[in-house]
Amino acid sequence: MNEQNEGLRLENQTCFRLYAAAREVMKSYRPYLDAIGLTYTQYIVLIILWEKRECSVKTLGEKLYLDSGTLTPVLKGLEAKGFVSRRRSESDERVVLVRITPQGEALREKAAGVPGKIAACISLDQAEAAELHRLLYKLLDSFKK
Amino acid sequence: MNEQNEGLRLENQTCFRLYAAAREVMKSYRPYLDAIGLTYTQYIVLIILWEKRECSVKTLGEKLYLDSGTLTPVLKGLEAKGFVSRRRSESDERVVLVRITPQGEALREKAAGVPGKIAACISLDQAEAAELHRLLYKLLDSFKK
DNA sequence: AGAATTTTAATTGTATTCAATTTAATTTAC
DNA sequence: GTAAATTAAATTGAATACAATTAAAATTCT
Repeated sequence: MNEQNEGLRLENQTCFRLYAAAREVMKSYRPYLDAIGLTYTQYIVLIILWEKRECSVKTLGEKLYLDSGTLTPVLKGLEAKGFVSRRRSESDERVVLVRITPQGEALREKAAGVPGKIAACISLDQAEAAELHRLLYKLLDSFKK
Repeated sequence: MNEQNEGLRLENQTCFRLYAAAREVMKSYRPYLDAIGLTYTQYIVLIILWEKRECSVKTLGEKLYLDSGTLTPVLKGLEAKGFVSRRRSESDERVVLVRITPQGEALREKAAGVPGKIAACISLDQAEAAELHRLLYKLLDSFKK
């Protein structure tokens, strides 16, 4: 098999492993997020809002690497459940500000145990997890803008 | 901020970086795959078939970490484009065998340059890429079965 | 000021992804 | 040998993702 075809083998494709690993990890979230009535996308939106309280759709998108095409329906879902409110900014009517509600704030405690449970599912030791964290940061950073 | 909340911060979540990095990398495939008329999912199915020529849906699913709910429509799409054929196994009628066609085989040459182009987009050096490859293998492996 | 450009969300359409169910075929147990 | 259990795909339904377009508001340029 020549070099060209060697690159086309699945075992050699880090991108494929990234894609597959990401989906497997997402799947492992489901039981814990189901228990608190959230999808993964809703969960990461709330992670931002638990810290920042209020945030524009644009800023959410930058932090989560998602666009309004994905976020708008997710935010509507969170609003329908009463976990966030949405309103136009007074100073710039183009901007929609998303704010955590008291009910959304209350979810924070229930979610606090999730990261630990996921970490327990993952087979990497501390040093490996830290290195993966660093490598993914470097990879992600290169895609910014 | 206490330890519980520290775990809930986005910057500390390797899972989020994995999820975001995987999507960014997938996006970088698009121009190259668009040029040969494939989606990423179709592309990875063909990667298997370029090597194995014929494969059951079940085996494809095990290799790609996908189930028939995802694969069936993708395989129908590839069949509609003439890149694969599908038939029931004679020895076990439950099994659907997917086979590469000559047109599908012909795509292999066009796809041969894709991995190199993606690698060029990625900001990791050789050693880092190898380490990421290894860590993702370990992570993925722990989800098998 | 007023036109052209840019920015921000929402909308639309396509393709995934996955859980849950269904159907048909095969294997296992009794 | 047949009923029960298992297996492999397909189907259905919900939730993402993302490109492309649209609409409204703000900014820039002259």
